[in-house]
Amino acid sequence: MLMIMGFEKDSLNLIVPELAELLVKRYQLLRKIYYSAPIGRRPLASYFNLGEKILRKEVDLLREQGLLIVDQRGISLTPSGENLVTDITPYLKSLLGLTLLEERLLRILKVKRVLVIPGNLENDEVVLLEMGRAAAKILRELLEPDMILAVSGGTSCAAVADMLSEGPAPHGIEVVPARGGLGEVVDYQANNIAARVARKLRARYRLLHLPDSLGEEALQIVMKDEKVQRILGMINSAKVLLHGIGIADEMARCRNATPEEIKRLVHEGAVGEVFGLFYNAGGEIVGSIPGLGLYLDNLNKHARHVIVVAGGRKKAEAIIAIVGNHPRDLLVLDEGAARKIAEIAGDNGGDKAFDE
Amino acid sequence: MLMIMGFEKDSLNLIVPELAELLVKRYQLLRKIYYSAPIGRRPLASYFNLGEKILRKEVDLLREQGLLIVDQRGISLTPSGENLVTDITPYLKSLLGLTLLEERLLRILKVKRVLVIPGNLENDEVVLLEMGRAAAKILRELLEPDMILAVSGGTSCAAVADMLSEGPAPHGIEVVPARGGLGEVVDYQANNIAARVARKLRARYRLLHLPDSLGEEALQIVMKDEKVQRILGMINSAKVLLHGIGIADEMARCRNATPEEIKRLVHEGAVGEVFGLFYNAGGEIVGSIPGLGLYLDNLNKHARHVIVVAGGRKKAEAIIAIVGNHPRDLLVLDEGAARKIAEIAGDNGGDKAFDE
DNA sequence: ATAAATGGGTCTAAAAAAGTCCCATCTGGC
DNA sequence: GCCAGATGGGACTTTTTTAGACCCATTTAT
Repeated sequence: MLMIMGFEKDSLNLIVPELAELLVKRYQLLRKIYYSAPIGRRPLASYFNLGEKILRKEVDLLREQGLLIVDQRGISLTPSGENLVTDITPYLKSLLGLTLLEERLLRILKVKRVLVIPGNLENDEVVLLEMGRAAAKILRELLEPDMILAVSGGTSCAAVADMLSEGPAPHGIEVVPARGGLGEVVDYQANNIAARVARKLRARYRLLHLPDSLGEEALQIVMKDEKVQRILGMINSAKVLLHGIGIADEMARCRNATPEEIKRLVHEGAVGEVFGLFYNAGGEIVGSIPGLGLYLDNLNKHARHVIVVAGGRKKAEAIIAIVGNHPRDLLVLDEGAARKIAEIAGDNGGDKAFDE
Repeated sequence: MLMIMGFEKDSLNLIVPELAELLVKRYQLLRKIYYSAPIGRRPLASYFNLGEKILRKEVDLLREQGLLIVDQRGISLTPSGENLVTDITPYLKSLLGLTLLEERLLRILKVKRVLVIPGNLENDEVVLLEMGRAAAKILRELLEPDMILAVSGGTSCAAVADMLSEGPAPHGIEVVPARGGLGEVVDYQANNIAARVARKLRARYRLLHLPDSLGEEALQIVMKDEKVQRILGMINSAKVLLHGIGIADEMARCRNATPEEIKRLVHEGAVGEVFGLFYNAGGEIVGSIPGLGLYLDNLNKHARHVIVVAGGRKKAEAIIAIVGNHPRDLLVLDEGAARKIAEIAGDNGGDKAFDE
């Protein structure tokens, strides 16, 4: 049974304006439970900053609908609840105007495909997992035998690694980190993520040990090492690239850059960072992690598929700078970043936001 | 923008179960205002048996949505409100399962096309007008030059006449009453309806003066009259038939049938009546208005289009008896009758009912 | 001109919602 | 096999929302 949807989105919102709010609230709830089941009533309430009773009412309603079960261990989704949370997603996206937003971003940015995940990563950490799941699913579909897959660090790529389904991939795939060890939490380092992705894919992986703390000369020496050279070569010939996007000043501060280096980056208008390279709003490289130089500059030329995962309103400028000026194949972002990008581009849809 | 609807109907109902109730309530409200504008707050409240405040809340909400305007004369629909009430109808029908119900009735009955109007005629008189409007619209599309259109009496056909749009129809059309004057209110007599339909179509019409109160012999004499004979001939050669359906015992009691005649009809199992002919559940003619005999028996053979309009749960059996055994081209009924028919046929969808 | 109907405002009563606690029970770690 | 901690369910109170019943100034149709 097929029906034209477009007009009903608006019509339904007109005649039942509370629909969007109700739908979004319960969708968020189901989605959170999906990722955290079994979870107690109180942790759930505090997660959404809701009163205990108000959440209980929702849970009772959804339980009566057969969407979730609640037992002594906590609240979990029933099978039909799990089906629903995926089934309803395209409708929700249409209702919230995210489908239109995706089309808008296709025009604004230089990207072949866009996926906007409902919600705001800054308010709802489940959104990050959803982004990871979406990117991971597409990543798997891209894999072919003997491909080299280069991954960057950061929370976004970590989420992709976490949500990647376990199971064998085509033969001969190798996963490499696109950068050496950074001064971050180990879970978000490129090395670690490469290893996790490889484990999920049952593929090989290489590690690149280039701590940022190394001095310029030491770095030059290490980079002449045969092993390091081979991995650098692999990175540059990677067929699939998966990377997040950093906010320039955050990254510069996080990595031990000198104060004058930071000052210079600011002066040059750096807004975004990828693989240790800093970009200004025009998409030009205006700096890099000390010592590494621009050895990654020609990554895009060899890569066949470039996947970007990034979320949060504050990353909008960085996304525009990078994805707006350099062609990418897939961009997975959250609603927060997507709306902000559309706002900046002066092309916002005026739709109501999903998040509070 | 196209989307698959089927599953969303159920999915939306699952995750936002209050949607159906809200939608139906406001749809009913808009529909009533559409037909009664401008109408005051108090008459509206009493029409729906609602408290004054509770209705005011709904009206305020719909006003804020820009669907209706309220001024000193009362409440009316805005243009977008009028558009909405028609735009949302197919969605509402799908949500309530009426689209499925229509398909089910196609299988149960011998009819080419079915239209189920949301609501129950017995609780909401606006439903009758909606039925009339739907039938009238299709009737107009069927008209061709020099056609003879025969109409029956009753409230349903009267509604069709009322809702028929005013404007010229193809040339040479003639409207005739399918039966003589009955002992009913003048507005519901076939003669009167034929005249009103003709006026709307700017077509010619003939009247047939055969009061039921006439005795058997007098009737026989009148029927030999040349004029009467010609009209009877026209009726029998009508290309388009529009008729309602009567409930057997109501009709028998209403028309002055003798007690023994009523007894005989009951004994024969008469359940439905059309054009003065009584049908049992098997669709066989078991009686007729005295004197007229079966002169209309072969109506169907000449008619090219037969339209039936009938509503109300209590007419379900009659509809089954007649439309279930004699081929019709179009059946316009209300949700009440449609659901009852499906129940009787043991094939009910189990959907929630539109009406309270 | 006038009488009836209109929407809007207000006061009050009732009901529903939400916050806050407690408790029996079960789970999971050890 | 035990114990600490978390689980959902229930009960009570406070708050908020809702709904009912008026009255009133204005306007409209007669």
